[in-house]
Amino acid sequence: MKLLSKILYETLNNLNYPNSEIIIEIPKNNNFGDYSTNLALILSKKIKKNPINIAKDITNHIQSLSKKELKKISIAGPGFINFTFSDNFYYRNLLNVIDNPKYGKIEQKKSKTALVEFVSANPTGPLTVGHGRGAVLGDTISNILEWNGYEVVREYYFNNAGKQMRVLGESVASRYEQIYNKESKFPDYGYQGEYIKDIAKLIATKYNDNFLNDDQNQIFKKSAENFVFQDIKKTLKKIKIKFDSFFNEDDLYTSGAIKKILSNLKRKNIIYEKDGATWFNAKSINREQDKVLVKSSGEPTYRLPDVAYHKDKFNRKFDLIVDIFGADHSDTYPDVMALIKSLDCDIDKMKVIIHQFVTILENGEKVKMSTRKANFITLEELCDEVGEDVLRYFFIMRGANTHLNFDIGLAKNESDENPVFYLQYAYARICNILKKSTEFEYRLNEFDDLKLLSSNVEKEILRKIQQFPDLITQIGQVLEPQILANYLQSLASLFHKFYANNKVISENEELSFARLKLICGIKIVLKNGLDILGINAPKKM
RNA sequence: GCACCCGUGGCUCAAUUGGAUAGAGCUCUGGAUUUCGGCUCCAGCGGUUGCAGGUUCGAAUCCUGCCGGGUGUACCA
Repeated sequence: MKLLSKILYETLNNLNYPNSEIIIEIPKNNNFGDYSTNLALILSKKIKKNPINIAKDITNHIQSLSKKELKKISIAGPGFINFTFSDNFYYRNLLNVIDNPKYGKIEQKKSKTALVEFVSANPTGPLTVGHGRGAVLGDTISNILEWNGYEVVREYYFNNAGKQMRVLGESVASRYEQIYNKESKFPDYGYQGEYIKDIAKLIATKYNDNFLNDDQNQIFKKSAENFVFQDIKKTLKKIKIKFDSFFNEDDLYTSGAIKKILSNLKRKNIIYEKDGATWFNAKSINREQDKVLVKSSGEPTYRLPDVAYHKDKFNRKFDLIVDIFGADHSDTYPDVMALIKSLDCDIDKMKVIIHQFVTILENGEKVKMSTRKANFITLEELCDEVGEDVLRYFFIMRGANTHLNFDIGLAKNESDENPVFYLQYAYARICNILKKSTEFEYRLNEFDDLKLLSSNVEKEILRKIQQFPDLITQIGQVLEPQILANYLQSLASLFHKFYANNKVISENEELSFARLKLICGIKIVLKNGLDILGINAPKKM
């Protein structure tokens, strides 16, 4: 709430109160006004003065400014200051929304840049439901950053050289041999999914039995990688995710970045040699255990390229770096952060978002999953089952840090229990009314007096709409999309409530125009919110 | 064992990141609607926020200790 914080800052200045961070909130109870601040309570701690007296000083001063936007200021409870804005203020805001289809988007002259890394699954198999949560979170957070004036690079980091990929190649080779009835031992930890057989078949149709006695041939691994990556990209496309960049871990070796990191770490004295391996002295910075960076075999562990990769991100000079990981990484990223920091990177620029795992519920039963054993539901299957809108919404409607139950039955339910349909239905309804009103449209500009929007619901809607830009800013800072989902639900609910009790188009022309403007405003906000979530806003359902 | 995350009405979750009387939806009970889409709306039932302490004007939120669930804990990625 820029207007209010400006007024408050001025007031602090004029009254010679110490500068303080100003926190403006929307009270839960709307008897307390449109906005409130605990400023007096915070100041009272700092200057040891009764908060009520401070609040009185502040309100007296603001009243003396006689701002026409403010209707009412009051002091409540232990020293909260509550503000109510004039109806006119909200009417003007609505007119502004209608003129500005990108209402809520922050346009910056000089845009900041952000890198968001997500999914980053190695090409060993189809994306799972767990990847899906990270994928949708990452894409939605990217959208939110774009709405906050960032230029965003969506990046996918992968490794096609490790042990897992070797096992993948061996699994394919074995299936290939089985096609020709050759005695073939399937690797102990091999990938058992059907897609391995599909890849083997592809090789067989293309090259026949050319590689039958050559199970070490790179063709197996290469084909598998291509096949799986195609599949992953296809799935991502289905859920409307597009990456700007794919970063191959291998490049860090060929470019010499790994070696450079190692020598820098050595110079900083934070690694040491023991038993032929290179260790990170993690205990010295209060981590649980020292960790191996280079094995005695000379092969680095995954931590080292991770550090090199993040160093590379910092070298690319982004203003903000966001990592999105599943809970299985929660133990490893602090090491990477610590190492990065020791290499003089400003880790305040980096935000790590850890999401908990997804539990799929079908008929109330948990579905257990493992990629290697292949008894999983793939992300693509889930998407085909419930549709991309529902899929995306379900993955972000809960905070990343909670364990998510994905109830397939509920997701497929096209009724009131399903929050996606509730939202889209509100949008479709508005579009339908606007369609009916086309004969009014060309005269819409004749009326810009909105004073007939005077009922409680209408005013609540006006306030809700006014809050949208602040909401975008807030989410841009905390990076928690479920806040937007909740907001849209409550806006949709207000609209449905309004709709049930009021006719938009009636004989009263002036009222009709005012209400048409109101629903135009709702429509724009719903559309923008849905766009950020990557969900369709259908005109018809 | 240790580390991280979670615990909120019967169920699934919110709670503006420390704010005022803890809110929604589902279920259940009872109502509305010849209307611009009945995929909608209204009312009621339902709570000692896992338990016990502590911090302060103020705690679901922060600290400590238990209890219960999840994840991780390799010279695997």
